Amino acid sequence: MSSPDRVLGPVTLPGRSPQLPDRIALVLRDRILSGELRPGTFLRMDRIAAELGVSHTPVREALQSLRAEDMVHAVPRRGFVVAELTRDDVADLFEVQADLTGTLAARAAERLAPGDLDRLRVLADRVTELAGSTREDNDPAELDPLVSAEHRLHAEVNRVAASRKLAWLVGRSAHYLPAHFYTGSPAWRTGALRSHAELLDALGATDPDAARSAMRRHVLDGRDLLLAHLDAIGMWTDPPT
Amino acid sequence: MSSPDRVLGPVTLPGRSPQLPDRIALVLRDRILSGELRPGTFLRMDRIAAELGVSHTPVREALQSLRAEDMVHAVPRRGFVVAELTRDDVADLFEVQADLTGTLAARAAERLAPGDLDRLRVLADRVTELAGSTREDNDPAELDPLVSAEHRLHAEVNRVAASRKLAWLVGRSAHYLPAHFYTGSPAWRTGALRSHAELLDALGATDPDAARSAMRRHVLDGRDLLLAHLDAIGMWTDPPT
DNA sequence: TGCCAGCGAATCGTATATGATAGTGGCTGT
DNA sequence: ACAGCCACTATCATATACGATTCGCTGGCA
Repeated sequence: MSSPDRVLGPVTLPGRSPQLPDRIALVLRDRILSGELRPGTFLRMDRIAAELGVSHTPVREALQSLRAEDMVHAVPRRGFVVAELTRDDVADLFEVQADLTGTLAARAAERLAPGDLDRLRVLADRVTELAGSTREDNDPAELDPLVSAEHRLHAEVNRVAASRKLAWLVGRSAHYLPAHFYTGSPAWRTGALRSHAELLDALGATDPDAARSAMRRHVLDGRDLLLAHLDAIGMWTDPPT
Repeated sequence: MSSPDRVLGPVTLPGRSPQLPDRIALVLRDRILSGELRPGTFLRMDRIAAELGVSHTPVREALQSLRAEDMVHAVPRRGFVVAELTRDDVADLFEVQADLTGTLAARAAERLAPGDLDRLRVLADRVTELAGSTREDNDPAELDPLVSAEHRLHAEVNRVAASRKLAWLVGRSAHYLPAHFYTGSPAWRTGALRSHAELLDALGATDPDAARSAMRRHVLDGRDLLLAHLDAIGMWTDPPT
């Protein structure tokens, strides 16, 4: 029995909600963005299915999702290959994301209704609180609340902005960030709290321009951190063979 | 035997290349964007599969693709619903697309290598030629060459721009145009030929700013036409019941 | 020695089968 | 008569099965 590749002890899939394909996609995204799966690597459905302890049907769907995100390419009758990803690509994605997110913030400032600001404050406070309980551990299960608090804050801004498709486009490019990367970084935390404060001030003052630039900076700070990280782990160096 | 719904004579799926799910997605996209399938409508996999004469597996994958494009939403154990789409949404998508495409054109101008311009001229001439052979018929099979010529021209610009992810983002929002809409419109044809000429001039002169604005205008012209069309067919009026 | 043909293994793409879950209508008891 | 419960149906989600295609290898021939 040729033991296929590695530890294939059933990898616990994150989350227990439905949508098995989504959870598989999450795993694969992380592996690609962590550099574990290099561009050009073929992703074999059978192996992934065996490793995760599922059938290949949901794996195929997960790969289709990743294809829609341009993280893998489909070669008809051959399977799926991890797509090229250059440093410039990442920079571009964040540039666009900064623009879009900035626009959303500006619109939120224009459309702010009574009560919206209170809701945003509550969410921002929650982020502050979780970020303050400084643990240096990297246990994803522990950091998850911070991730989702940050996510909820941005989601609320988007809701107020009432621009569904822009929010969707942001979401697309946002998949290119490893989920737990930011929250583990102390530098990100302090910067984020400052950006959030600026954003709320701008929204409170109904100042679209200020809201836009606060958001832009927030995203671009994240870009810088991520690029530095990817540089450090040698993401762009072609593996020897 | 309850005859399911309608004419279910096997709808001929466009194209005969592999990737059955893609072809199904194409059909569904057209139906959504043509207003045939209204927001809120539940898409039943079995019906679609039966109508198209395929099993429900590829249908499900097509629906997942549409979900990744935010054209439908997945309701966990309930299926897929056609997503809301407002006039502002469409306008936003084109605004973003204009920016992105403009940036791509500008970069193409900066990176233009010897020979690139010739290739672009050939492709543009091909578009002109096909657009000139004015037929007013709406037979999709006949218009296809013009669609794909236009597509190849833009693809070449993107290739020269060498910005993979930007091109990908453009592609995402571009799925929101009914494929055969433009080429059937005489107004679009004349405008497009003018825009193409301007673009090539700008590229030839290595003038990024001119290239950007030519492209922007090209896209925004398309937006205006599409919005006028969607207004005309009553896309935004909620159906009586 | 190098190249082409044919065979076999591996892998994808689609179809079919099975299990799980939510919605619906009828029945019963009060 | 009405409310609550139960069974039934429709539908999705995942697993399994099957056919089709591609790639790599081996063996023969120039």
